[in-house]
Amino acid sequence: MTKPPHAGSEGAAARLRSIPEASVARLAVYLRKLGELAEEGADTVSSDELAAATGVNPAKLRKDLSYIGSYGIRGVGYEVAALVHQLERTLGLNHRQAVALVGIGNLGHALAGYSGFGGRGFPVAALFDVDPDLVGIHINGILVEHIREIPRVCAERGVTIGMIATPAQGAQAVCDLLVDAGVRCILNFAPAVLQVPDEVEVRKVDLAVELQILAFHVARKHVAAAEQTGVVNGHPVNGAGRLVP
Amino acid sequence: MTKPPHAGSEGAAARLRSIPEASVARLAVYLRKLGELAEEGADTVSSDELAAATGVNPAKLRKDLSYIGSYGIRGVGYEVAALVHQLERTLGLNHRQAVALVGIGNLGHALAGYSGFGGRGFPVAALFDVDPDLVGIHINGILVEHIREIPRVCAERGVTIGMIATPAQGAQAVCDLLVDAGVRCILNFAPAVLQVPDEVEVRKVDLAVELQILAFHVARKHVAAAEQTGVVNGHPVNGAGRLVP
DNA sequence: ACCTGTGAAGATTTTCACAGCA
DNA sequence: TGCTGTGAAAATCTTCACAGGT
Repeated sequence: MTKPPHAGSEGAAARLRSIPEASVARLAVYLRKLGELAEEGADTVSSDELAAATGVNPAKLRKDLSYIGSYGIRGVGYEVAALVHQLERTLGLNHRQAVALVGIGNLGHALAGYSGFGGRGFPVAALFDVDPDLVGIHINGILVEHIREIPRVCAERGVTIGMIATPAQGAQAVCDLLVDAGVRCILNFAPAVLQVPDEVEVRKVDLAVELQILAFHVARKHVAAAEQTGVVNGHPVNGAGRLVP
Repeated sequence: MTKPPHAGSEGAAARLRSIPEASVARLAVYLRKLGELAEEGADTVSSDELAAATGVNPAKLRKDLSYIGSYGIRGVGYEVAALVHQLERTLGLNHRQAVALVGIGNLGHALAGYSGFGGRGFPVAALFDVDPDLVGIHINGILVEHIREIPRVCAERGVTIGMIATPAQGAQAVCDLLVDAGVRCILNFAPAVLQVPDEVEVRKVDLAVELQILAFHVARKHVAAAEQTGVVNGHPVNGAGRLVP
């Protein structure tokens, strides 16, 4: 058994060390499906079943799971409850991760009320904005505070994850406040590139970019379809999809 | 000059054909920054400048741009206006892309009112839900209609992109309705894996998964920090980051 | 007989490094 | 000289295919 990127043999560090980034993203998806399977009373699941349910290649799934250890049973599959437990440990979900949300605009308001977070072990522990009309109100029972309170509040409530849902121009300043407050992981919804020290992890969710990627595919499909009909936007095309001069 | 994956030489199809998926995602990011630079009155920008502003390696940026053609000037950089134009063409932003949004819950409501879409060439042209309390109301001047109207409304308004923000259990049915209505590109916010025909493109935005990925990194940083101090959660660790037995 | 775990091959993406043009 | 465009190398990720348990 040659553990791939792992240097250590077992224990917390072996699980946490060098799991490919692409695999980590999928582990979270497997975990959700396994939760559903557990509710339905399934005891075991095979890699083929779980792969089909999550839209992943079965070999890829097995390799992903192999990074966290060998918890499968050959000839049978994976024990659902045990695998859920291991995935939760690996993803750090056995610790509570308090989240601070900065920017209570349109999107921020929705995020503050999104039940998918608290129910999944990510309680929104603090809300911040600069707008005097917002500071002081409660959303879902949580007080909106001024961003100048970020250092104190984040320290008091043990915030480990920050979410930024401000307009682009305020995002960097908010990010700096969070980093100064000791937050090392940030989910950024603002359409801005954040500068952070090496030890801080930023993930970006950019809705406009997602739509533009889809728009590209709309255009591509349009040309692909045209290759069947021989016409793009009223212009004839040849078999290679080129506009005929 | 050996055009990499391209088979054709120039024209619409050459731009649209086989740009690596990873590059397409970044093109949208470059485009936004270029828009800002244009507003600031910049005429040209070098790959190093644009790369720094978007957090990308300069060589990668140049390769990305090379997929859409050679619009740079050696020794100078890229003409901002021309590059914006080419990127918009490539990403299909010269056509209007009407968006239908299904599921007007917490998140859906925020998406319906998100100004980042309409302002970027993605007008929300239709809203749908099943809740009788929602059907009939207007959000930002757009009527919420029952999902049974999806086929008629999407056809009438030329919807090319669908966004699904329903609970998980309703997502597949909504997806099927959209696909039947001719929608070929879908942005899925529901925590469910959608089954679609090959010709339909689905992108998934999963907020809970994003947080779980960050949680993994919180845990990893925690161990990394412990290797400095020699302690994890009060347990001593050795130099390899393993818990000492 | 069945299904996991994983070497090895293949595909894709990133990065380097430099030729070549303005 | 300065910066683009791009082969080639390196790194990463995916898929195949089968050895090896149960």
